[in-house]
Amino acid sequence: MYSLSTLKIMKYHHGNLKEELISSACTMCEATGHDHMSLRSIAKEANVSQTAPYRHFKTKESLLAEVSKRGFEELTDKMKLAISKENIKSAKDRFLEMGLAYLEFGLEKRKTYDLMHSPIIDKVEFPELLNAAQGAFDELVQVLTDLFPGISEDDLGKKCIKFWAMMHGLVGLLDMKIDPDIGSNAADAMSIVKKDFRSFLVDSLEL
Amino acid sequence: MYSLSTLKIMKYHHGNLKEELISSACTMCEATGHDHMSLRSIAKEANVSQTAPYRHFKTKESLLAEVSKRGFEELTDKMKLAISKENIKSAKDRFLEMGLAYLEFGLEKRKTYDLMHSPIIDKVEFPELLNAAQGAFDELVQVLTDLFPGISEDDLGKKCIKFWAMMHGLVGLLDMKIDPDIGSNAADAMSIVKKDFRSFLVDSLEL
DNA sequence: TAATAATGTTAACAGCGTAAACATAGTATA
DNA sequence: TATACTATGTTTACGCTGTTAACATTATTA
Repeated sequence: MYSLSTLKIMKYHHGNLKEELISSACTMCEATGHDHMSLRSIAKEANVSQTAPYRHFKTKESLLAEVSKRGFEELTDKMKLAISKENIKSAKDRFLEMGLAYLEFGLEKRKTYDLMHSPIIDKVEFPELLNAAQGAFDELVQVLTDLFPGISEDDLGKKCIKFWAMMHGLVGLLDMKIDPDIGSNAADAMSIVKKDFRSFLVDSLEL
Repeated sequence: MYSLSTLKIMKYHHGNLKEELISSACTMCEATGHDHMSLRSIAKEANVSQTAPYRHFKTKESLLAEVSKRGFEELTDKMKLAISKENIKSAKDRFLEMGLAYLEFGLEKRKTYDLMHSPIIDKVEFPELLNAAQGAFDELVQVLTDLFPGISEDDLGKKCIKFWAMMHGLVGLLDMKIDPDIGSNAADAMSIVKKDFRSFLVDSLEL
């Protein structure tokens, strides 16, 4: 029996739906934020029925996990790229560039960054996502290892956490969008950091 | 005209609905997480119709903003309490106790903490919430001011941001629930911090 | 006491995630 | 090459959600 769909240009089988869903989701996530995007709208974007995504993703969460994973991969790439520039030679420079790259990613892809750190996705349920997240962290470990040769395992661990936490916290705080005109302590402090993040980072090195 | 409700024990006018909705919301938020709680279920908890909350809150977001605000108030109280204990005398001790108090709050009331930092609530839209958040930040500013007398405004600002960001980031990272058995760099580093947060903080003081 | 404001209820809407039943197309096997 | 099987799509349906509009009841104020 011939259905109307025979006449459509669209093929019944999309061919590349999974990939298109993911990349649509990535785009939409950064455009609207993960809490304002529905599975149905993602499906619509791909000109496909509302339930088609369920052939490729068990739940909406698992699609978002994929988006999050790609975010971590992009972050890792960005960090790697930053420390591989020609003019970057010393371990200290690599550290600085990496910090800047992290902050840049966090602020430029803020909504994706939010998803990546959102508690709505349980990373334990998505090993590949967890892996991607740790991949980014490992970049920091490498740079700090070079920066502090001969440091003990424990001390290295502490330094890593400290910097990672600071970076992560910084992205969050910088996006609080506190109006500098308010003139509060928090806003004042924030504008100082924004003005010269590089010197801020240099100072932190003494920690 | 008499309705069935005349026979009910429940009064037509609740009398204290706004407050009850808020405290129910606070409880539910910490129990299930803000993304798993509906306005309707909060209303049900108060034995009130699904739309009754709209007499007191313009949107669901504004109720959540109130929950968030109370979270910041509780955090501020906890920090204040921590530095006012009898045996705490030096500025350094106050700093340490405050850091611990912050971390404790973040880990004990994790789900509320998440809401407090969730991007779904635009703090600019809720001045009282913004105010409460800054109140907590100001506590840190005070302690660091005492700890570094004579420090320049700029340097004080940097230190504040640095510590606040580190604390905030730490709570987030500590909750990543990375299985220490994985033995990755991230998990290793995390378990070190967990083991002895106090010494971790002391080290940070040199920053 | 009558008008008005505050605070409840009921009914209805569109949008959501998801499951079940069904349709179509591609692939492997006989 | 015919046929079974699997992958991938659609349609329909369910209960839940936030929110609005219209209406009911109670409290307050003139």
